[in-house]
Amino acid sequence: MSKDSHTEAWADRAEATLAAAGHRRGGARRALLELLAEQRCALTAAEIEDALRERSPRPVSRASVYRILDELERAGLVARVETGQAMVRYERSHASAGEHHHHLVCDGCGVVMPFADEALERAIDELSERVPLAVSEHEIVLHGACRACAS
Amino acid sequence: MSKDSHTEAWADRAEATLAAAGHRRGGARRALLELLAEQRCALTAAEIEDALRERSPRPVSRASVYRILDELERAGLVARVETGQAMVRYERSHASAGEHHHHLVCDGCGVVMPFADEALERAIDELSERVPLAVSEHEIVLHGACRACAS
DNA sequence: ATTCATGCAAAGCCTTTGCATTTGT
DNA sequence: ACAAATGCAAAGGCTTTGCATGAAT
Repeated sequence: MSKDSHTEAWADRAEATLAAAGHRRGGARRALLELLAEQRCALTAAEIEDALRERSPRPVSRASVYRILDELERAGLVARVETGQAMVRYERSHASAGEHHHHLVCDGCGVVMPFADEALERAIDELSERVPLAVSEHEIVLHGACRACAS
Repeated sequence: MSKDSHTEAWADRAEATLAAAGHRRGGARRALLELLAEQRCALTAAEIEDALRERSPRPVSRASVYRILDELERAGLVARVETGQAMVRYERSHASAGEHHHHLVCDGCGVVMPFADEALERAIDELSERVPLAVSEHEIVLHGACRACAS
């Protein structure tokens, strides 16, 4: 299965989920879904707006970017990622994308990279049992210097 | 050692650190340091401003709250905590407080609680070696429902 | 006496909302 | 036709900055 069909599959499923929830299909949302489908890591609202302006014949307004992201987030299709940078980031939710990862943030240049670690997930699962909270989500961010910034 | 002397010790050390860096001692910063010294978990800027208004004969202005927090953060005495809520939170940095913890956030009522787990820290330390980033910090947030909100 | 710390008010920036228009069903 | 989706512009809310005043060394 090619990368394109795999990512488009996510966009299709997301749109279908929303349609089932009584939403109509719109061009702005479709463009945003396809953009998110291609990403391997989280984007800010501004990055999304810029990317859509470059690729789309008719760009998506800022208000729609935020409204659509909010809608997708409430539907559990998109997750908000807090990296400690100025702006919030957004990416396909782990549940909807069938993938689970966390984030590395370079405090020098601001680049954000995904990573996954099974031992870490095990530790999270185990401690989740012993904590005074019915845990539903977890977010882990590692800060430091990327290779380019460290040298 | 009583809790008061322990927490005041942190405020004293923090002030001394800043003095050594060429800063003068001011009433607003002293009040903010003493407030942070007493906390067992992170506060928002608004919570800090309110707390200082209640206790202090002369409250601390909002601008000073933000300026002082920024100054303390750059000095490594205070750490910013992102809980996925509307506002950023601040607390004594782990390095300066000689303590290390992470956060549980109830998505129902917004309460924030600290927790610590050794196995989790081990997992973080180990994976930090294998990741394309010279890791200096990490932040972990567990979301879910607290006991009151779950029932 | 200097120079930093602080307060007040205004400005900034990201995000959200109101309203009119376009588009999907 | 009706209601949702979208664009534009204005409003909101948290945070930062400019400038004048007060305090520390």
